[in-house]
Amino acid sequence: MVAAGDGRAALAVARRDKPDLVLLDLNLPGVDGLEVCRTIRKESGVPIIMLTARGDEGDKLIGLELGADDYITKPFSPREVVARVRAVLRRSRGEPAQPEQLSVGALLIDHARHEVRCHGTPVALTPTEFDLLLTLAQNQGRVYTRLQLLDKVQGMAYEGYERTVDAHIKNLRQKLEAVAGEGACRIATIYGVGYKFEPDRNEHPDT
Amino acid sequence: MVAAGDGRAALAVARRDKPDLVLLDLNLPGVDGLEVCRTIRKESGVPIIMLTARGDEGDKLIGLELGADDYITKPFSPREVVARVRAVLRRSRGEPAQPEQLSVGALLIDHARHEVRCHGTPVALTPTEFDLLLTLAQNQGRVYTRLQLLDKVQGMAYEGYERTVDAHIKNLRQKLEAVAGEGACRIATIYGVGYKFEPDRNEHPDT
DNA sequence: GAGCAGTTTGAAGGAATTGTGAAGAGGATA
DNA sequence: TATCCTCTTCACAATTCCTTCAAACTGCTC
Repeated sequence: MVAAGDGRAALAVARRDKPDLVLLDLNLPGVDGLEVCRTIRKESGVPIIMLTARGDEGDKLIGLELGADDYITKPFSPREVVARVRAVLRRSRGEPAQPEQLSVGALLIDHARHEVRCHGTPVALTPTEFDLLLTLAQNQGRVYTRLQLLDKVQGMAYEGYERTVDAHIKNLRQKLEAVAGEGACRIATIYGVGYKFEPDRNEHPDT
Repeated sequence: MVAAGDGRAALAVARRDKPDLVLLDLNLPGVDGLEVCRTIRKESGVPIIMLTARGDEGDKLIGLELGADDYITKPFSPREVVARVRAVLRRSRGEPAQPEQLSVGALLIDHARHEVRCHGTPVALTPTEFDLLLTLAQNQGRVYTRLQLLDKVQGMAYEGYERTVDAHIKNLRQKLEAVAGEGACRIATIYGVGYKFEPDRNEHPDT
């Protein structure tokens, strides 16, 4: 593990040490944090987690668009940082492009059968809902903006009402909770950003 | 896939492209077909299927002795060719041979007899309907798109009206329900995706 | 707590997909 | 050749799904 005090140093270190993951503070002095993010992403596929002061909503959005894998808002607990890092690393390492089956929590998403089960009970989903759930679940913990989700589900260059996603998310939550029980749906709303699939809450105490 | 107009060309192509399978017409101009067969077999273990005019029993014997893997007599239907090619490829890849009979629920699909029974009652199906049912039933629960089904049934990259499948599925359902009773047909529609054979309820969903 | 921005929700029209019956083309059979 | 059977295609009906909107609600900042 290495640390860099400003943007320029961070870039140099990233280039030299080829880290497994980059924890990027957006308030770095010197080069702008977003610029660092963009540059690193241009040069490698290393996972990036952004740290940002509360309220930099714009930065969050831009950061995610630039390819950051997750972001954490100050103030954050060390525990939370560790959990996020773990999740991102796990994601970046394994998992072939599209496993036949994806098992997350009580959910079992079977791509070949185009079927979703919760605790073994089948949940009837529409094509869009299925794709949405698959996208979110494949990258637990990762936040997707509405546009990203639209792209994933509708296929690129979609030009439509961004809020359409909301409607699908609503239906998805409704259907899942009808089977799994109230509050069992782990699709979380990230205010001002988008949606994400809540990872297992083994670690998530103080904030 | 490549084609060659005469024996000499066939040999050249076979050497260069290392095909997965050779369909060899014995009536090729130029080099004698049997000679081509012998030469190819000497040089590689690629599966060979021979096509021949009716009645050349002598050729048939010689061909098989020379190492041809199968033998098809003219006139033949595209369907038959596809089926034989599939069988030979499957064999050459070491996949298990297809079971003679497939029993799913009340259905008994007899591959050898090309016959389907429901609760013991024979169901008269057309070749296409039979292939469709077989394909779906062989992989219970798995969803097939219309294109996949067309490929499986018609062979090759079929370019036609995708919804032809719908018509066959309709007829298939009709015939099966006429025997098994209303709602007994387990061919399910997956909206926006395709069709699948509904697995038994008491079976485990995993595969 | 007020004000603002973002989100949830229910309803409804429109779009897309599938079911169905019928007609024609082509091939096999007698 | 006449007839039968099968496959394909088409048009329209039936069904399901998607998008959009407005109103109610929630979270965030000051």
